[in-house]
Amino acid sequence: MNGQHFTIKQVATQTGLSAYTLRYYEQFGLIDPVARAENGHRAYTEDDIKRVRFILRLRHMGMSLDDIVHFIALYQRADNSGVQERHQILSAHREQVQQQIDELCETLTFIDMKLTRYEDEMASMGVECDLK
Amino acid sequence: MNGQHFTIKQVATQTGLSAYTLRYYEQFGLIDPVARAENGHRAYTEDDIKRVRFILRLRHMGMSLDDIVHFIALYQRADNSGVQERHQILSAHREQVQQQIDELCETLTFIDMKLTRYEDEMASMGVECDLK
DNA sequence: GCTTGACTTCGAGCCGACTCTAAGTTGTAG
DNA sequence: CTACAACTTAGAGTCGGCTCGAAGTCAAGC
Repeated sequence: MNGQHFTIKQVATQTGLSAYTLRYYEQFGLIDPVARAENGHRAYTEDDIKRVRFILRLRHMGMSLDDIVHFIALYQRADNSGVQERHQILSAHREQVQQQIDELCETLTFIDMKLTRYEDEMASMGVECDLK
Repeated sequence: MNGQHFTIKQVATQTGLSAYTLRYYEQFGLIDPVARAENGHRAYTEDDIKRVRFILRLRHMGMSLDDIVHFIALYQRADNSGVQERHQILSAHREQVQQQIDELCETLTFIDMKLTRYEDEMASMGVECDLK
């Protein structure tokens, strides 16, 4: 309906990605080949930009480019078969994220132990100084 | 005191690192040059192994090799000056870890929203099937 | 004497996700 | 006519952290 087109630079500015990255994503298969203007320059549609934003959301939640390609392919399916698999993928991904969180929390506890120790050391050094 | 020595393979097995990685760490400056047997093979001491384990703990909490080099250098200092800086580095690192956790938690919430939506979709499709 | 195996070195290759270079085309302004 | 900017392409380079290959040394076993 809305026939507006955008240059790669405009899309870059809008999405925060570099023009390099946009071409890279296209070549990688994340974005369908973008239509061209008469001069051969890429002319992005609103839909292309939506796609980019969607990719960014998946990236932001730590999904790899390969996985995103797969995930998007499931959206391409007209039938209902994609939904279940998307649910599967996403809940597998959820597991991973949860695991990372757990590990980082352990790390945090460990760091805090260390920090407390250093604080004690520094404090006792202070005492020694007082006594001297 | 305890003059026992270990081959690179033994250390690899003990620490879970590969022999490649152990050489790499040494070349990187994480481990002081390891003493050699008459045949030129590395002969690790208990202290070397302790060092490796220490590195592993820092690695495990997500510290980069460069940062670990720096951090260990502070332990090398005989005077008290290292403690404070170690505390600084560690609390800076703590910040980073905390931030990662926060981001991942947001991600988790986002994923859960998506999952719920997919479940709804699947459920409504089920209903449609029932009605058919 | 010869093979086997564990080591040594140096340098190259790999992974993911970009990031950039070089050379070429096109369109506009002075 | 020329300069410049914005794009195009294919392919190379970067980063961190390994991982491996090739060629050489050395001690033990048959």
